[in-house]
Amino acid sequence: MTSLSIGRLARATDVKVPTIRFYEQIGLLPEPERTESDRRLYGEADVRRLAFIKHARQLGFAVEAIRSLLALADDPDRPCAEANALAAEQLAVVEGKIERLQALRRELRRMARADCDGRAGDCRVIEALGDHSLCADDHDGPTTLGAL
Amino acid sequence: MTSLSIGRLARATDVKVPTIRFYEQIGLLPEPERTESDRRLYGEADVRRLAFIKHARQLGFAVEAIRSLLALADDPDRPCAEANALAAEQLAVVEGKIERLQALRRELRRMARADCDGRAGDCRVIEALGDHSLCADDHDGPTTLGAL
DNA sequence: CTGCATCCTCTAGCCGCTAGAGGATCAAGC
DNA sequence: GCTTGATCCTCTAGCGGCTAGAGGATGCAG
Repeated sequence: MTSLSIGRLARATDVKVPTIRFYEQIGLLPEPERTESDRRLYGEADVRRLAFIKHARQLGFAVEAIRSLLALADDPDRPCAEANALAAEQLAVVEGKIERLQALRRELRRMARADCDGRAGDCRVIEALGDHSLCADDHDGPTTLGAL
Repeated sequence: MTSLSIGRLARATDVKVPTIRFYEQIGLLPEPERTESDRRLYGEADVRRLAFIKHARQLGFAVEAIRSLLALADDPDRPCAEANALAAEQLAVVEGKIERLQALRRELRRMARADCDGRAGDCRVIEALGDHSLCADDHDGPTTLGAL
């Protein structure tokens, strides 16, 4: 049976070593076996589980949602309605983000189009930022715009 | 001359009180005057400055970018090329996010379309998460997908 | 046996806030 | 004048989802 060091698992899944340890810490990954010198040893199941986690994270699922999805995947007899609901919810979240970002894009394009090359005092960009009433779109909603 | 308490400023700009104090702490807002009993007192200029900050945050500008934009707004004789550059950069960031989110949406829609109603073991959603090779799109890139 | 890669644990930092403790002060009603 | 409740103050800690670094123990190749 194959067994991997944390570094090999990291390379196999393209997930960084500290991130793997972090996932273990928050309980997404089980505590692995250890060598005599306390090094973590992983198997095929861990590779699959970590790939699952990575994929779900790429799709924007929150850790708590992934926890639920993993619980479902671990217990194939449970009804999967919850998984569908989580996927639908995540889809709604993503669609909401897209809409908001498109409104921002319109606004930024308007600002960029009025590209000025003079002094900051006449700058359209700064003017537009200072006066929200110049905005065509309503890009309100949550102020939190994290990294993609 | 009008002067506002922090609470009134918060209501006037729709920015929460602790957030205003936070902006002061990180130097986006200047330290305001104080009453004898140490309460902050704001004026019209603060309302404008905070509205500027809020608007820029809504557009997704990072605090450091806002710092630069404020410096430009404060000194209208400086050339505004930097402001245009910041706006263009932010536009590129937003467009990148939109593209990535659209890829995620495609994938999530595919998952949601195959909506199953049986056991988790047969669930398309879970299967799709477990096997990235089922994905049509390449939604790779940065794993960090923050809140909108 | 040297030297470097990898591993371990632990703590602290990132961003942009948000929440709460524990206390002072203000404004309005009686 | 007194009480009550809203608002204010400072300070510290927490959120999510990692990431970075200290300081040390192993492992493996030449």
